[in-house]
Amino acid sequence: MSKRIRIKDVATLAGVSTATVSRALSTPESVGPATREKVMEAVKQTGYRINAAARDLRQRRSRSILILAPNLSNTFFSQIFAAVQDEASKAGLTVQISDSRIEGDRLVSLGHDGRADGIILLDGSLPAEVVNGWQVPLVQVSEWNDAYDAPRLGIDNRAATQLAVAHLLDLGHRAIAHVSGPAGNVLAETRRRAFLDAAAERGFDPLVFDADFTLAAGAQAARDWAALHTRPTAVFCASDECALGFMSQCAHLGVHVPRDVSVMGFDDIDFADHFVPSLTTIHQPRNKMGRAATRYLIERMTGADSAPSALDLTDPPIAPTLIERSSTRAVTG
Amino acid sequence: MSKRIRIKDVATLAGVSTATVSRALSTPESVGPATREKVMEAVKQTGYRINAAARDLRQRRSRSILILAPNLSNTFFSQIFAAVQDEASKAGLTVQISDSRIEGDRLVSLGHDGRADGIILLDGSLPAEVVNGWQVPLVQVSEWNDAYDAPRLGIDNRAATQLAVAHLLDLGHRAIAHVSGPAGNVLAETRRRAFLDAAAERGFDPLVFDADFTLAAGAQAARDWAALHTRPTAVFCASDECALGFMSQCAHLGVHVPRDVSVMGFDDIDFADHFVPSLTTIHQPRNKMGRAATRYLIERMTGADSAPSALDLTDPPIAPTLIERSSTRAVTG
DNA sequence: GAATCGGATGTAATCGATTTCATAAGGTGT
DNA sequence: ACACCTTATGAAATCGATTACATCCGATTC
Repeated sequence: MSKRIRIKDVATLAGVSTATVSRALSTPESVGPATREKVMEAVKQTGYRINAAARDLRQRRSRSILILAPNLSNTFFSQIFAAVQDEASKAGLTVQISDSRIEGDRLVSLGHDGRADGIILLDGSLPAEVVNGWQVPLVQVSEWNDAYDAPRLGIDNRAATQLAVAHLLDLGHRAIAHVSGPAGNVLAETRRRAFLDAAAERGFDPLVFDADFTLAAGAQAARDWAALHTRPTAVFCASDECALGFMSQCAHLGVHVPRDVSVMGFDDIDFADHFVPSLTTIHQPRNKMGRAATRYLIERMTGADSAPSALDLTDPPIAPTLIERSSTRAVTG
Repeated sequence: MSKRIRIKDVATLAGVSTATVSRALSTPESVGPATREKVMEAVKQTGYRINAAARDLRQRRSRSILILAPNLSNTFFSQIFAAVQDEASKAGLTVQISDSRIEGDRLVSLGHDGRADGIILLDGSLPAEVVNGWQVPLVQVSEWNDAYDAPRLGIDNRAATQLAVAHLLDLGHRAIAHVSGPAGNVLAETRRRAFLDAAAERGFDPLVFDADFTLAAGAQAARDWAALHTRPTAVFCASDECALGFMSQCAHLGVHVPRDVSVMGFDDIDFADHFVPSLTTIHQPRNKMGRAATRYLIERMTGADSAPSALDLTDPPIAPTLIERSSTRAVTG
């Protein structure tokens, strides 16, 4: 087995000093053409790779950013991962993804141990003292927490909810239910509150089913809904997964969507367009969000700390769009 | 802004040497109780966190494992991520997830730069010379490549395909189509080949639609299928996503599943059970696979290199299971 | 009471790169 | 031909931890 190759080995083989090898690799223009050639040849021959730990230590940075998400198996996040990865790669950065629901002490370390130069946070439910204690640039995406001292990027959930409600009202629905996300989740709370406020303002009859964002919870909500004496004619779910679970259960119960009930989701995940019936929902531009967050973070990481950001994330949040598909329809009769 | 705290600062505050601080943190039993107390107090006061780069450098290991997947936004992988994360956490390891479709040179570095002590590879299409050049323990999950010098963990795709075909034959189908995965993918090729072999052996009429594993490709296959003069009465798709796309398109075309056509998938993703109709498919125990791979890797990372593994991954692959749901039914007439 | 042992702690080497600073070589202007 | 500048390179310090080795001290043994 070949032992690990160090920069010294390359230097010896090329007949130069380690300083020169280092320069040939990181700033090729600063060494003579002949020397550069020799070094490159030696690198190729030995198969040398820079030891990241050593470089990170000396440079006090890691050239990598960390994504923290509460649930790695959630469909919603994966596209953001991909967008971030793509954008970061362009800037020569490595991306690490990690579960944010890890043991406290380990979580604290993440922002201190020098393994990441910046963090994209997709979880609004971490302890604020931990998050604010992190010593690296930070940006919140989708979920947020006002106690965090970090900019945020995401759609306007209140406006989105109003959009959804308006759509259902326009279709003539007057009794509308909301299948809520998990208590304590900022997205869920915001959407629920906006829903109830809209009911008050627009004068319709609200009803809320407590659930979380999952398929199973949506299915349960459908059973609860079906058991009602007078069923609301429309249901606005806090997530697409939940809405799909709801519709799935409806099929089992012999309830037709959208004839018997109109169903709306939130997120516009890939499956929304391919379900039967396809799901009317609120679109979240996850790709755009991921990219913008990454660019912002990179700017904060590399640029002078004082330089005002070209991307002002304190701007009003991204305007949501409603995608009308076939799971909603006008009330008949 | 408080500057970064180094071990030296803690040592000074506690009135001991850096060696003692280091020992108090990593092997508490090796320092006196009084000293330990002082050190812990100083750590708490300063908010000190070990610098990972420095430690990794000195110890020549990173206490972290890397997952490489070809597509971060793929539903199939996410549950494996979660399982690995969970299992690795128990062992005190950090998990990094990265896209395997990155620029070549960066890919080469992954196994050399000391950032990860082990790799879980979910991509069988990387250059063998790169993969085999990596200097860390490696395990393949789900996808594999015979040219890689690494053990593999996954279901028996050939047996799974035979299972699927047998199920459809049992239901009386005699003209069966296969919607294949992308060319070059080892899973796709294996399933396709097993399908064709089964057709030859069992004597039915095979037909193959070229696709990839996506929803969109499944939908396209459905259109192609519908355009046929004589339509196969059953369709075996190489992935669940693809099967769902197929069924979705069927609904648009006014084709009823399973009355007009039986559809099978592969993977048993969460949505399979909640689609309408729910999807008959091959179950892959992703959680179990992720955990087993992680345990194996940890063993190889920590144990003496020579010690024979308790988990023998060279064993025959995991036996697949068929989950019968409502997208398949006996041919009528 | 001397010899020996073991536990707690400190000193300094070490991991493998980058980077500062010094120096040598070569080119330019007067 | 001399002073001066530029460019290419090397020697050595540095990043911040861990750890091999040395040392000190009190306890145990004979």
